[in-house]
Amino acid sequence: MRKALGDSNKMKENTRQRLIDATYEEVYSHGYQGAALADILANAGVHKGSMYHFFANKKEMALAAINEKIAERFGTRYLAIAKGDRDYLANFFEGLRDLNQRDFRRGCPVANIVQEMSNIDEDFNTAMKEIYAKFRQSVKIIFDKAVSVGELRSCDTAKLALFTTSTLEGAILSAKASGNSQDYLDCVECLISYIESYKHG
Amino acid sequence: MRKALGDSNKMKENTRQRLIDATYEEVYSHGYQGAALADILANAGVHKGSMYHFFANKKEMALAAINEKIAERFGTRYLAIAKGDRDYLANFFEGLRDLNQRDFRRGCPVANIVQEMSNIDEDFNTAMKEIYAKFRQSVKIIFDKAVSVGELRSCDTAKLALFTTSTLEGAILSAKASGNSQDYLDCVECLISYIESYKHG
DNA sequence: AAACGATTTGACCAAATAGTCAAGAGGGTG
DNA sequence: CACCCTCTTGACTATTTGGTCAAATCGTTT
Repeated sequence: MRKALGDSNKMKENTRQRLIDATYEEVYSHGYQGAALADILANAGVHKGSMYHFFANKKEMALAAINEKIAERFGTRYLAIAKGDRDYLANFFEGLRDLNQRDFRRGCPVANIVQEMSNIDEDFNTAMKEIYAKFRQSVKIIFDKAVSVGELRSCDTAKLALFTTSTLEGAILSAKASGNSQDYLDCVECLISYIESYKHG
Repeated sequence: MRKALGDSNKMKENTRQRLIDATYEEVYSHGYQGAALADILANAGVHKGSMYHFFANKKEMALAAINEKIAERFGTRYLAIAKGDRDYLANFFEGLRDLNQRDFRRGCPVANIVQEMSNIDEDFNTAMKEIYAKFRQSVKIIFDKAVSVGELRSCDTAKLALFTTSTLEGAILSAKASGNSQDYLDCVECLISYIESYKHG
């Protein structure tokens, strides 16, 4: 029966998805090395043997979680702006200023894993390099669009995107270090005024 | 005998210092959670019981290492510039551009620990908050001096220092993520041009 | 030289860790 | 109904982890 098959697949996907979600949360909160498999399983409500049916080991599961959850996140957040047909900069700035999109206690999921794992494990290094490059690329696309509609003057948007993403990551870090989200906002305003210096031309 | 007493203290300090050094290196390379006590002891050439004579536990030793080694580092690097009597900005920029002062593979020791530990452990959170605040403060002092000798126009140096340190941390992160130190240099040039926009006035 | 405190040694321990596995449940298909 | 494949269960293991401790060592003081 089609319906029964569908349910079966849904259950399977459900278990796998619960593992992915719980792994992402645990890694985001405690880092990869600090993530306890037992806690992930408890939070997902999945038994150990079941987990090893879906993933070869902790590392593979974590990499899957990172790729799927972060790709999902960035896919919606930044690409949506580039999909529009104007107000690229304004929409981008609005997103930067929106504190609801940020969790300063835990910081940026990407930055956390880059800092912890890039120099420790080659597979993590590769994965994070890709994700971070995609982040920069999607910001560059926003700037390119902004140039194309005259919101920015023609400039090296790749470098501008690099500077923007770097500063953004630094701003989140500062707020995490100080425990003060105002630090993030102050940085963002400086960043925006820098970007706006490319407006007229 | 004075001499013998001196030697004894030196030996004691030697053991403790070797532990501090090895702990700092291990934590810098693998993070706190990834730092294996056994490796630290092996690298320091110190036995376990001996270590527990000097430190209550792994955490206390790591906190001591972080405080002593990073305080030492920042004490020399940034305070030295403020101690001079001119060319504050030029000296600061020169330091930023000097790649020899950076290890992009491992990133910034401060940022690494903030990212890993600030939301996990209250003692680490407190320690890193202090260190990061000192970092910002020492950069602010450089800018204040620059204002006082007319290298910068009068402005909110606290915010400028916040933006500068944040962007710097973000630049180091970007280079760590991409494995390309040029990314750091590009960010630094953007940052410098931003700071220089406060020159005339 | 005896006594003392500070340091070192290395064996030992309990807890936690990731990972294994054999047995079974459950639904889909012949 | 019996077979099969996917998925689940939970006990088990091997290893590593941070931490303990009693005995020995060493220099200093009396």
